[in-house]
Amino acid sequence: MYPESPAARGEAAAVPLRRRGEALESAIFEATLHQLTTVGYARLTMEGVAACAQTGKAALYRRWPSKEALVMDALRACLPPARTAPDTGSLRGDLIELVTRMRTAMFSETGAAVRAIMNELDHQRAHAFLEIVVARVVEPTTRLIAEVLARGELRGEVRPESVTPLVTDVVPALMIYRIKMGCGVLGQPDAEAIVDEVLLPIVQLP
Amino acid sequence: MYPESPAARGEAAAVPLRRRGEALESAIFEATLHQLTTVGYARLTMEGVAACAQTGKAALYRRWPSKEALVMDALRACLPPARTAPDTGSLRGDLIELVTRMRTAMFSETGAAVRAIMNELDHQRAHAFLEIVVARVVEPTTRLIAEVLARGELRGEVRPESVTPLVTDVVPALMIYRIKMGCGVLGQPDAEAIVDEVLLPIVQLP
DNA sequence: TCCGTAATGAACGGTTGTGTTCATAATTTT
DNA sequence: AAAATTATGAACACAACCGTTCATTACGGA
Repeated sequence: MYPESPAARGEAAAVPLRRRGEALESAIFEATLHQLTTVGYARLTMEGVAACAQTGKAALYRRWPSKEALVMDALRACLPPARTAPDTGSLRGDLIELVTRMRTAMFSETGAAVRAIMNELDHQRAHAFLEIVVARVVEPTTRLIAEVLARGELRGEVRPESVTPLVTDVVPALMIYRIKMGCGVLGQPDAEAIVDEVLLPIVQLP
Repeated sequence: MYPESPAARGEAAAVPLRRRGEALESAIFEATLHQLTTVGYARLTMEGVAACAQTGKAALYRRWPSKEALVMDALRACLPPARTAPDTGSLRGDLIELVTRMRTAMFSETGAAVRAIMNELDHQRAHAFLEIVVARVVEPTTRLIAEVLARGELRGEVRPESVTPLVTDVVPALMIYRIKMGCGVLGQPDAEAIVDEVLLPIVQLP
């Protein structure tokens, strides 16, 4: 059915026909993120997730009482842990490394699912996700940017009063906007352009 | 029913009980924008728009074959015409006036509906709206910003190589992001902060 | 091997929404 | 005034989905 048959894999050991426990939950979480990305939270259905995970609705309802609970657990399980700020020796180097990482994260499957959720935060039905998005995505991002800028300040490269909440929002905002406007991967500015055209002019000492 | 009765308005002239033609279409467009804002495009239904406009589905289907066609016509009808760039005599003044206007537009009913559509451009079902959003919202905005910056350049206030497509995207991107993150009206940066903290440092000559 | 547990696929009653049709009534045009 | 047009509200068959239940089967552990 879903795992390959023993014959197909050429293995002597018996391979289970059914997933159970954590293996099934992983598949369900993966299907959940995929559905978030393709149809959004508004149109995500338990039936759709079950079909995508190649299981039955009953297996979902045994674990989660609602679509919201399922999506919340899927996000919790798949969001990456906090990262440390890069330290390349120069402000520009740090910023380019950081923006490159942000870019990679945004184009990952988890990143795409998070963007889908963020698109719906304006609506009542997705409001419950604001907290997790802020705590696990927005604030860690802001913190990393602020950390890099603080180190740059110690090196005498950053204008102290330039680091405001507005400024630390600029890069994620810009990247999300460009993705949304349909620029695609090829149309995305590279990390160097973002740093050199936007961020450095704002923060660096003349 | 929906228009007030003659007695309620104290008028001698007979007031129609039913809206027809353009009056009905205006009501339907208004209901459409309202539904976009409250439930989003994904969950907008013909039935919901009809109920909100206090009319019947048949009146909608007589005019529009689908939800997409209705929403497209509603946007076309309600998007404001192009504006001219402000000219206050200084770069900073122009930018503040422009950002103030953008802010007003974003918090208008039409603006909220456009933001709702923009949130869904990542998804296949709303992809048809990319063109109108770019042509009637994004490009006019970008053009105004570029115009103000060009005038600033003539005045010797703007660093010529600073005006890039990335830079002209910064302000709308930032405003949309802040709204989405639930800052609400009170948490929005005022136009002066956006101009002084973000845009001017990028573009102005030292 | 046996037993308890969990997965599977199907079915169910109920709700919501689609696109259509229709009888009636309101309104405009002739 | 009569005819034509359009709005209104209701109803319809169908599809999709919800949340639940169930019989059967697979699987892990004792």
